[in-house]
Amino acid sequence: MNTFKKEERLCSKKLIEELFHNGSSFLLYPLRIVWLKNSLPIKIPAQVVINVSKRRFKRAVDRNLIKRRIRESYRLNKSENLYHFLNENSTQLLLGIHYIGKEIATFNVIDKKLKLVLVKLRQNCLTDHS
RNA sequence: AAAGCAAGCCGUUCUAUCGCUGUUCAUUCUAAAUGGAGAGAGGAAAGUCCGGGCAACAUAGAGCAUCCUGCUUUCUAACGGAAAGGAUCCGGUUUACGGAGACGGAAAGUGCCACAGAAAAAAAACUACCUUAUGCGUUAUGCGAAUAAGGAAAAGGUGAAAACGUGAGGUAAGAGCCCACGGCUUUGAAUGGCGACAUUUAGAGCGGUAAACCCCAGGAGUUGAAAGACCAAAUAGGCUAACGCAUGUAGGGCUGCUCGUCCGAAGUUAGUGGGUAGGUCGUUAGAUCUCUGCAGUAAUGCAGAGACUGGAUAAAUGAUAGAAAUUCCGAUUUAAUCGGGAUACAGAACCCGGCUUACAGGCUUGUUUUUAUA
Repeated sequence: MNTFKKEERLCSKKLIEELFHNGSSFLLYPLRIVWLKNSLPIKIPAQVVINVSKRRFKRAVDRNLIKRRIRESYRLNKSENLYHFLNENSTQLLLGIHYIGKEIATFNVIDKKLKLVLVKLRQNCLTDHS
């Protein structure tokens, strides 16, 4: 159901480079999203990479905590809010999520924001398509 | 009992739902998927400060430079770590005992010693002191002050430190100049100790600073798992063979042109070396941990028995909800109840041994003080 397997994560160096060079982005505090339509080698609607900068959070524990919260929220929301839509339009996405807040947000805040992000992402995809 | 100090140990738990990374078993035709079972961060995983394993490269031998270490003995794979001891300094009831640390050499040489002070090191004379000379005052072979030359570190005050301290002698005044006692350094001898060193004795001597250069003794090849080993798609290009083309063709170079001469395809198929993305190994069973016995003051060693799958790689070990535990605050206040908080420091990245630093709260042992009781 709400799985989050390795195929759904963005691991390839090449694709990551392509995403950050050519992708378009928008800001929805405390998240910054980079996205790019692309054809993937496997049958997965989207691959995602989550990033928390070392400059903002010096301790590894804090970075891990934020990453885990974002990942968990993405895992719970993706199939309902994103995969369904992508499958209908038969597109594949590369997705980068940066955390740019200065303090560690609670799960509730992150979850709410990520839902808004996915909604906005769908709108952007549609306008880009047309 | 409370508080302080020191050492050692522990460092939240359970349930539900949804996930993540390995392992193993079963099922389906391999691939993969599904299901079951079981495992999954630390005392510091941190800082990356020492040491070692491991790996690659380098390497005749010796020396210089550079860097590191620096009381002794022992332990250890090794260490800048540890244990036991020695000397020094500090505290103390000056016995006992406790604490501290870059603890070789200042008698190889060079340098430096702020401010203050006369002077900070082969000495030096500001005040005061002593002698001599000069002229002056006074009744005066004396006394007094002045000037000049010399003596003198004894007195003054300065300083972190003032030429070893105290006393007696000595002298014009003085000085380890001489003597007695004492302190320290160093050399020789004797005794004790594996040794650092201690005690006794004889001689020589007497500012500090080596975290200044330096001297002495010992040590160090360089780079780190992004080390290194292996497999290897697609695309492009390389090589080989066959077909194809050719009595060496199309085409190109030399030339102003011709002749001549030199080079010589494209394409198709098959094979192949290197190598990129990517993947596998390295990579987790080890100087391992626990218990017992023996040896040793101890660090530690030896013997026996038992135990043990974290292994990620844009980087797993989680999220949410509820309950419990510990503790703090407030209220009602005998106990207890209710409400509200807090639960630290911190996340493996090849692996070990140390060191250092961070840390809510709790436990144990020792010790000191205070109070209460006997």
